[in-house]
This record gives sequence, C-alpha cells and structure tokens, in this order.
Amino acid sequence: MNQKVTIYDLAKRLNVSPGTVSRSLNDHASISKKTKNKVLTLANELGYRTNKFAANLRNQKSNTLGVIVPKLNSYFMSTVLAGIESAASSEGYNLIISQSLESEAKEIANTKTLFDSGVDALLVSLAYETTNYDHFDIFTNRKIPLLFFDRVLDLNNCTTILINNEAAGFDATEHLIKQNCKNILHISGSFTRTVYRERYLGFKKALEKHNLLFSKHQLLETDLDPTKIEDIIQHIIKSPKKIDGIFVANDTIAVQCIKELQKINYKIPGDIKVIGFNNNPISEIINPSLTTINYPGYEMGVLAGQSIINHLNGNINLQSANSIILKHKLIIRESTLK
Amino acid sequence: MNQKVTIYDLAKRLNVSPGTVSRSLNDHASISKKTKNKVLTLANELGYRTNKFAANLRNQKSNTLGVIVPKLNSYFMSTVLAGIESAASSEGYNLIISQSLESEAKEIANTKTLFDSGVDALLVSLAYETTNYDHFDIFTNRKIPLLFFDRVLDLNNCTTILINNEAAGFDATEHLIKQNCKNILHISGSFTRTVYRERYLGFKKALEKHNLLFSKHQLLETDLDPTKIEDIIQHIIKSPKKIDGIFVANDTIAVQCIKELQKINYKIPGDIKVIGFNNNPISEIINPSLTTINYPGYEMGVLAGQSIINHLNGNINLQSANSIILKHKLIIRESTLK
DNA sequence: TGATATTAAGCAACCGATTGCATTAATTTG
DNA sequence: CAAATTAATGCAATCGGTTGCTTAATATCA
Repeated sequence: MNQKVTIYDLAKRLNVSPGTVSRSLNDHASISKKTKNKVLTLANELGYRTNKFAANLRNQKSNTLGVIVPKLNSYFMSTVLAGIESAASSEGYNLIISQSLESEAKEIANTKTLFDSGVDALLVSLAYETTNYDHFDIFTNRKIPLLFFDRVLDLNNCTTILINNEAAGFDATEHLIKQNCKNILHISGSFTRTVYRERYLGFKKALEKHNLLFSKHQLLETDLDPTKIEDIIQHIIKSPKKIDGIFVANDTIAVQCIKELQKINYKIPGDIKVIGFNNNPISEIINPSLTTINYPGYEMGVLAGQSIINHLNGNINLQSANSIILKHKLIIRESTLK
Repeated sequence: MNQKVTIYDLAKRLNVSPGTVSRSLNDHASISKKTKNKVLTLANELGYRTNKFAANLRNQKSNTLGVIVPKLNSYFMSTVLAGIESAASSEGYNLIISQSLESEAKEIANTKTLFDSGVDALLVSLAYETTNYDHFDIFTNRKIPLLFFDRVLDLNNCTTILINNEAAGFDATEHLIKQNCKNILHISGSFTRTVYRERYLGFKKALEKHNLLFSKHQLLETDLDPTKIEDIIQHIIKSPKKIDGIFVANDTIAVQCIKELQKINYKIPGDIKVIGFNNNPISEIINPSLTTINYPGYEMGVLAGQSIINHLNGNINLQSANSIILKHKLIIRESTLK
C-alpha cells in the first residue's frame, strides 16, 4: 500500500508487457477482454494510480485549465470561479487558480507560472493595473487557447465573454431618468478597463437620448476602493448642482454610499436615488434594498469553462463565436423608487 | 518562437551536453560562470521555458498544493482561499482548487483527482455530507501531508487549523445572556461537522454557567440552507416559550432571520436579539447591524498554506503543533443592544 | 490443407529534465 | 616537471506512460 505501483509492476506480475498494461488501462481496442480484466483487477487490488506527470509528458497535455482573477475573495469572482470549476470538473479538467491582486507585475508572473505548469488553456480576467499585454504572447505564439472574461481584452483569436456593458449602463441610467432624476452622477471604475468605459458610454447615451446635458461633475472615475468612500461622499456633497441620482459601477460601493449618505441625513431614495451593478447579495440586504443590474457570474463561469473545453476538444464553436455576450437584467428595488 | 525549445536544442546550439544546460539553468555550483551565461543568454533569446512535466516526473514533486472546499463562492471560503493563494504563490507553489459542493461523492472524486495530479500536499475543508474518511487514506498511506481547516477531522499526523468553536459559542451565548436574554434559541448546522457541535457545546455551557435551563426547543439543527428560512421562522414563532435571543451559526442565515422577522413586525433587537457567526460583510450592512463572531478566514488561509509548505520544506513545526487554534472575537453591534 | 485475414500482444523509441559517476582539462604543489 | 588536486563537462540511466510498427497466434476461407 505504501509503495507506488507502476505499469511495470503490473506487467511483471502478469507476465505481459508494459505496453499491454497501458493499453488495457486505457481500454484500447486491440487488447482482449480477458487481458483487460486481469490488468484492471490487479491494478485495483494493488491500488495502482496513473502517474500524470509521465502521461502528461508523453501526451503534451495536462487536462488542466489555468485561471487568473484579480481577486479570489470577491463575491462576483468567486461566483464565476464556481461556474468554471463546475464546468471543468464535469469534463475531467483540473483548475489552477491564481490571483493578480490587481497588480500587473503579479499578473505577468502568474501568466508565466501557469504557462510553465503546462495548462491546456488560460482564462483571464484582467488586473486593474494592466496596460501592457505582451505577457500573453507566450500563449498566443504557441497557439494555446486564451479566453478573457469580464475584464476583457480584444486580442486576435481570443474568445471574450462578457455582458453588454454599454447597454447595461444605458439601462441603469435610463431607469434613473424615468424615476425623474435630472442630475445623475456616475461613479465609475478606471477607464483602462473597457467594462467601465463602456458602462460610462451607456450612461452618456442615455443622457443624450433624454436630452439631459452632461457636465464633468457628473463623472467620478475612481479605483472603486472601499477605503476611499469619503472622497466620493465629498464629491457628492460639493457638487455645484444638487445630485438626485447615482449610478455606481458596483454594488459594494453603492451600498457604502447609501450608508454614508444616510449618516449625514440624506434620504434614499427620497433625496437621491441609487443604482448599483452586479446584483451582489448585499444589494438585497441594505435598507433600502438596492436597484441594480444582474450580472450572471455563475453562468459566465460555466460558459467560459465549456467554451474553452469545447475548443480543446476540437469542437467548432470558438472560431465562429469570438465574443460571447451574456444577458444582463435591470433589477428594480427600493433605492430608486419615486 | 512558435516552436517549443528544450534543453537539447540549447545543448546542440552551444555544443554542450544537455546535462550542462540543465545544471546551468539550475545554477549548479559545478558549472563555470562563462557557460552559465552562455546558456542563460541563449535560453532567454529563444524563449526557453522548462517543461514541468518532465521535471516533475523526474523529481517526483510538483510544487503544487491541492485544495478541496465545500463551496468556492462563499464569502468565508473565498477569503480563506485568498489567504492560501497568497502564501502559496509567495513560496512558488501552485494551487489546484476544487469544490465538493457539500457532497461526499464529489469530495471522494476530487481527492482521487488531486492525488493523481500529484499534488505535494492536500488542504481540505470537509463537505457537509462526509461521514466516511477512507478516501484520504491514499494520502496518509503515501505520507503526503494532509491538512484540515475549518471543517476539520482529527486524523493521526494531520494538522488541523480552526478556531476554538466551543469558546466562540460560549462567548456568543454569554453575550446574549448579559443582554438579558432568558430564552435563547440556537440555530446550528449539522452535528456531523464538529465545528457546529462545538459551538453548540459552548452554547450549553454558557446556559449552565448562568443557571438557565435548556429545553429541546432551544436547539434547531438545520443544514443552514437559505431556501429553508421559512421553517426556521416557523420554529421561532411556534416556540412554546417566547424566544428573546437567537444565536445563529452563520451570518447569512442570521441576516435572513432578521429580515424575515422584521417583515412580521418583530423588533430587532427590541423583541429578539440576534447574534451571528463569521463577521461576513453583510453583518455590517443589515439594519440593525449584526453582532457576530469574527472568524479570521484570511489569516487561516495564510497559516494553512505556510504550515504545509514549511512541512514540505522539512522545517520542524508541524510535528509539534498538530492543531493550530486561531483567535476569534466577539464583535458587538446593534442587533443585540439592550 | 495451405494461404490469407484477424486479433492479440510485444518491442523499443520517445516525451524532457535531472543527476551519480566518469572523464578530461586546468591548476596547484612538491 | 611530474604528480596530485580541483574544476568543468559529458555520459547515460532514470522517472512512468504511450504508441507506431512488428511479430506471433488464431480464425477464416477456398
């Protein structure tokens, strides 16, 4: 039990060749049932377990997917990961997960490590900081599938999975407008990430459509760091024109805004209506409950996993569909009631 | 660029042996600086990357840790994972993560897969369902380090990392008692997991210490599934003696209780005081904010990662410390105010 | 019965890096 | 200057499976 058992051990005991053992274990057609049974039985008895290193070395394939996310411990990301894991494990793939912690340097290091680990494909959601993308070249050069989700990058031959952020931003903003907001503030993440840029574009389009002027005070580009909530509140208080609606690029900050504004006696939604983004569970818990945009994280993860595995299996679906857009949905709750 | 480069390619171009190349790359002492430089330079130029499969096969070591958690997308678990990842990556270890989804069958499958993947060690938080532990034998038989965190199991020679759940349960309960609660309900998870059993023991000890009788209605053993909140509420309403305090085994359910009780016009903390467990961020967002026990997830993850890596590196610290207890802390908020 | 088709199994090269031991070249020492 | 060290490199086996090709054994058919 204590000793490792190899196909050579099995071969010796059964007086067959290692090749025969290997083929038996892989249920190859050219081995008789009798032999296969003998092998399987003994393998089981001795607790034989295949050595993946050897198999991978020979097969040039690891049945492993690499994943790089900005942060493991965020509601959204862990939900996506759960989806990826579910898809991967049902197809017999392992997952090596690493986090960039929003740092470009760490993302680069992780990319190299995962490449060296011989992952069959890489799934990435970009770090906040990343502006140079050369580190992905080792993957594209060797034609190892690369997929971006949520925080995406448009590279040739890379699938991207995301929602229509512009449309979502538009919907969120239009909802506020329909609730009679006239001077809406958009609290955005950094424009280096297109998700945020596009939400902003949707925001502006909605204003335009409804003939609302846009002034620069209505945009606050931040790093969405919870510790800097005070700056955000100051921005709101000091706005030259009274703000009556806020569209925040994520629920966490939206919830913090509500809490802080309530502390200084703003009424939500009476004085200011607030809409968030993501449909994080906290949006249901805050009082008033937070109107938000549902972002299907789990589905995104499952789809990302399935797409890449289909691709690896040679199924034709990624060549054609280079970009997968998931449906978002406006979820109306109390924080934007008239 | 497109082609994979091996040490043989480097060796050929430099007219040295593959062995010399290998030793150069590993900065072996018996190679001259001149040669090392030549090799390093060319390796860099050709984009050489070591083939881990070959190295792992030869070294019988993968620099990879396996992790099995019940659920990836839970606040607590993703926080622990973030801690493990941080410790692992700073020591050059990869992480293969899988989830059991609380199912024993999946946990068994994951254990086998991770074993086959040749992880150097395994970190586990047990599934809700698991009652048989034989699947870990392949690890213990081969003396591959095994560590349990949070949902632990006392096996010989396995480190466990957790908090003192009994003391935490005691503290939580005593706090309620000090806030004048006389008839406290404990909503627990399944006793198959010792964490919950121990919190319950702490609960009972606190009652005893303060001379409060315990009746069976004061314990509700559930699976902590959010969809079954209605059963919990019914239990509270139908209690023969009016319940004035609730100690819930996790914050998610505690928050749900508060919300549902408020819907039927209970005042929190006026009519019923509530204390949760974990210090999940939602505990700060709910109104009234939730008193809870802080469970240091990130620290637990870091410690778990570091411990196992120290062990792998042969540093003596796990033989002695077979069980690591982290500090918990009572965090008093509004939901238990007098 | 002999020739051919089928089936089952073996042989040996290969995947790419590592490492104990042997060998050669360079340096030191007496 | 020869002998003894020391330094630098090469050789070849090894890790454990996989697989194209070959061979041996059995079945099929005329």
